[in-house]
Amino acid sequence: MKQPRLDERKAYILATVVYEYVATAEPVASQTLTQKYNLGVSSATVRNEMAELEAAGYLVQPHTSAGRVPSDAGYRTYVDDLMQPEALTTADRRRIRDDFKDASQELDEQTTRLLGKLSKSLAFVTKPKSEAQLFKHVQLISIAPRTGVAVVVTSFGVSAQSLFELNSDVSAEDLTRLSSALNARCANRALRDIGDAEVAGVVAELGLGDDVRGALTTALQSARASEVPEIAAAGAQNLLDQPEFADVRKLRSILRIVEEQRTLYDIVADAIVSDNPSVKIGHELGNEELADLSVVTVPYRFGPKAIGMLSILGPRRMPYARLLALASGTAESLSRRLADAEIR
Amino acid sequence: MKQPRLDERKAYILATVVYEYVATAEPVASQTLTQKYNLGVSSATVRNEMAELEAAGYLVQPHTSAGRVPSDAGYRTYVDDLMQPEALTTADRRRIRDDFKDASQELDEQTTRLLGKLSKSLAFVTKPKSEAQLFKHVQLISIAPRTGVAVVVTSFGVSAQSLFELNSDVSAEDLTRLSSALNARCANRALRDIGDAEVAGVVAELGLGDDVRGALTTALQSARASEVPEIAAAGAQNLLDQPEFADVRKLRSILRIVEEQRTLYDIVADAIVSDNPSVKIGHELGNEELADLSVVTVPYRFGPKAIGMLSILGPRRMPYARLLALASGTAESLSRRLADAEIR
DNA sequence: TTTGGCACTCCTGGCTACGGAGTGCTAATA
DNA sequence: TATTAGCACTCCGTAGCCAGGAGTGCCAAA
Repeated sequence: MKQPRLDERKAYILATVVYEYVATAEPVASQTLTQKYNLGVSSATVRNEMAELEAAGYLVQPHTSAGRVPSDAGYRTYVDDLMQPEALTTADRRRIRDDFKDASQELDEQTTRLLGKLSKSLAFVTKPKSEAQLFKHVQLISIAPRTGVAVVVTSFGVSAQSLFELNSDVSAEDLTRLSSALNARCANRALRDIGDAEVAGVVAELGLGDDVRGALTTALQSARASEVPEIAAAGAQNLLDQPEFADVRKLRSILRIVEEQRTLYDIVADAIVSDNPSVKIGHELGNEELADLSVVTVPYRFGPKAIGMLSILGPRRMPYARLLALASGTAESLSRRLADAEIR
Repeated sequence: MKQPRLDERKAYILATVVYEYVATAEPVASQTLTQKYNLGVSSATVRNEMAELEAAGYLVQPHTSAGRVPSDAGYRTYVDDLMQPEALTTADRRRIRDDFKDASQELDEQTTRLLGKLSKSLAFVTKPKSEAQLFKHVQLISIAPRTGVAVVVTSFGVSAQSLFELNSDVSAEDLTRLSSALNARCANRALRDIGDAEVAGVVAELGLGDDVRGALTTALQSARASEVPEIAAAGAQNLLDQPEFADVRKLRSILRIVEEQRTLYDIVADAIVSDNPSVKIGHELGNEELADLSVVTVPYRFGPKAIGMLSILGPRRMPYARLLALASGTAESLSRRLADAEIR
């Protein structure tokens, strides 16, 4: 902190500059402030104040004879100290409710699309972390001689299925007995805790072959999601409406990063640990290519535990309060929905 | 056809203009042609020929003192009559083979990403049409009292699973008997032919309740894909490298259309019917917003039947022969892969 | 039918001029 | 000491202009 605290007028001016710049995308002039917001002082006074805010690092001037624009630090204090939290509009609330009403297999993707539309920005959602899943049931289904399908059910629902082929004939009854034995032993344990040892034990107990064990192991492995969860994204075209993307090159780096996923995950990773809404502004994203963007991230839960994130990526000049409200509201609905659908 | 047939020299000039323009993105001048390709005539002669080609509708001039650019008709005759079919490069061939080596649940999405990368354009792939799927197996799995999961297996593999809850207790044995009965009656029939009547018959036979019937019906319904198959897309950011997208607005309409899916499907719909590779150029796409784009589409098969499409969308100025080779090669690998994975 | 030559058109980039927007500073004022 | 009116100054954006260049169309000759 360069300055322990902003006096009230400076704080108001900073907040107003952010507000106005978010609305217009034009550098904010001292006169604009005195005209549109009743400061009770002249534009000259505002100019002095703005010069001090710039010296303190909260504002920057694109060029000598231009108005002021918030810096990363300016946005940061706006978000932390100055802005009024917003509530969801009733229209948005209804929109979210309606969207969650019609169920779907791919809840995460549907949520991403919804958030993209509501925010008019690029939305992305991490799929549920596997650690939170409880193993519920496995079923080996014989489809044809020496061919079968393994289905794994977790507390989130069916989380994996895989085809397998065997080198020897195994009766449908044996497959059923194997399923039952594993279910009896492992039901309701954390999915991540069920390793090859459990499988091997059960298979050996029933005197079945290695190929059966392999099939089962593969099925459980694909049920445990990869360490970097998949990320669904939607709404990239919304960014094109923003003047900051008049230059195509900006967009290219973003699309590349979205396709890569890894960088996106790094951005939200610490928010999922802290289990709190997070706002990252410009350089805070730790990536030069994303330096004039911001990301709002809100966790969603399964029971008490945060298991994934809803994020909105847009120009740094974004309506933070509104987007936080949107993401929070959507995350809440998603969490409730997951809880309702839980397999107990 | 304005002209029954182009004489050899005109054809060569047209082909060269297309080739050169695809390579450079600059209008092609008469002198460029005489210098880079040995026509054996002077630039003045070429100018005369080009003027005639323009009068016949094969070329257009962006402005008076500029070189020539192919028109839709120019590209069309190039694609139909003039261009040399290309074979896959060994590098591309290896790339495709390697990519199909490591299996994946979402074969269609992986294929889309591969094609996007190879073509450096936007690739999209329609998911397999449901009509071609044969019903193989259904399994009702009891997970908890009054709760279960229904899994439907078709010749493509597991194609749907759905959670169900019952109002009355039904024993696990009854669920198994029900599964077996339906399997016995319907195995290897076309999925689309298995309607509510079959389900109702089997349920009644075993004396089970309406809620069981409902669960089963729902599961089968979600196995039958919707009439407009889902379309996976990848590689939009590749388009940004093309000079025709220096203007951001172009890109916006494309991204919107990709998100909508419906328009994309209309574009490939007739190709899937004719079961042949198809090239649509500019206005042939039937959409003003796409007028300076082209789409190359190739069907992929399951057995003898075309069940879906691989498409590449890019600027009209695209390397048609190369993209056709890429799409065909990828489609072939995908078809082979589907055949190998078939459940018989 | 082909071709060299040449005038003509249009695009492009660089240069200058100019009006407008907004600031910083100074000096006067409360 | 804080505020403010006034004014000079800086920089941007746009328009206009000019020169250079690219490429054509056409004519007349081979």
